[in-house]
Amino acid sequence: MKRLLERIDREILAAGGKRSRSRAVVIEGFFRARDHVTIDELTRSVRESAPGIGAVTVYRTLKLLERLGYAKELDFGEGARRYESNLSPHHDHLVCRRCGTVIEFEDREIENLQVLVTRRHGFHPTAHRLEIYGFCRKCASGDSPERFR
Amino acid sequence: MKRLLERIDREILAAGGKRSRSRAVVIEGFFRARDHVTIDELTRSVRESAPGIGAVTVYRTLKLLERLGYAKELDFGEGARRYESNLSPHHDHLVCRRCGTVIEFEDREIENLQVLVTRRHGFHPTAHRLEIYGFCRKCASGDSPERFR
DNA sequence: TATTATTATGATAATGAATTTCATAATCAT
DNA sequence: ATGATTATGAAATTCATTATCATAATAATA
Ligand SMILES: [Zn+2]
Ligand SMILES: [Zn+2]
Ligand SMILES: [Zn+2]
Ligand SMILES: [Zn+2]
Repeated sequence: MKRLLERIDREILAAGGKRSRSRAVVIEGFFRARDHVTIDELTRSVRESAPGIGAVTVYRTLKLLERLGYAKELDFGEGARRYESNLSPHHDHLVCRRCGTVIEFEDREIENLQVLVTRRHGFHPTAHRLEIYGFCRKCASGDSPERFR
Repeated sequence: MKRLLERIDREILAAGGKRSRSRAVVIEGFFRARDHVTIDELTRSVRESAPGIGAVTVYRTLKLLERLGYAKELDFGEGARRYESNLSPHHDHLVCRRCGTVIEFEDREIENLQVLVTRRHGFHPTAHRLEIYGFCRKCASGDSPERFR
């Protein structure tokens, strides 16, 4: 974690940016948070230890992390975007519509078939999003959900 | 088309709704329009023949069509949603980031693999979205785009 | 260290899509 | 026709996100 933060710091400096306490707090908070957080969730969490931090700084910092390749923007159709760290390899998502649980999966076969599809249409892919919505095991079985989103 | 409009009319009546001229114009305009339209695009198009129609009515009518199963809401991450008629079988989308062209495709193999993935996680799928973003043949080859979005 | 230039912050305002409100109009059943 | 109900459209509201801007923090320079 320390190494990561230092590396990001160096990249920001190299790009003409300056160090800032607020930003450091947000970045550390982001990597500590559970993945797939909204700006609002992250802002609240970060404010517990640093109450002065404005939501705008959280917005800006996540955009910055995205530009640097450390964060990915997600949209599960909830109105607000979510962000996840971009350190682990590519994956897609199963999203529970009841409790909000997000399960990550990776399927090489699906990825390969996507490439074939684009090839058939002379299309040059740069990114894709695959989300499967429904109910997780718990919610489908009738157990009460742990939380709502 | 006439048959379709009458069928929808009957379903609206059966559900306790009433006929309305504005709504009929919007519905017909929607099915005539090229697919994947935004509310704004559809509103403009519909207003050419019926200038008085409010954008709110277009919003409401598309939500209604969606509830009745005749329209699908799409989101290509452009800020505004798009809608397509839900008469043709399920398909997914290739979206050109340069000219906005949308290519529809259907791949049974990918669909099957998705089911297997959810099964592995005890997840009960109800819907999914798969979009591949990139550049269409024309845009990738350097030809000038036909239109921007 | 003092000075200067540049970048970052955070409160507030602005934006824009989507929804809600509400008075009026249209439609349907009696 | 009458009354009840639903639909309309203008305007207001909501909400996430972005822009503005005066101030603060940081880094480079003297
Ligand atoms: Zn669940
Ligand atoms: Zn993820
Ligand atoms: Zn194109
Ligand atoms: Zn389509």
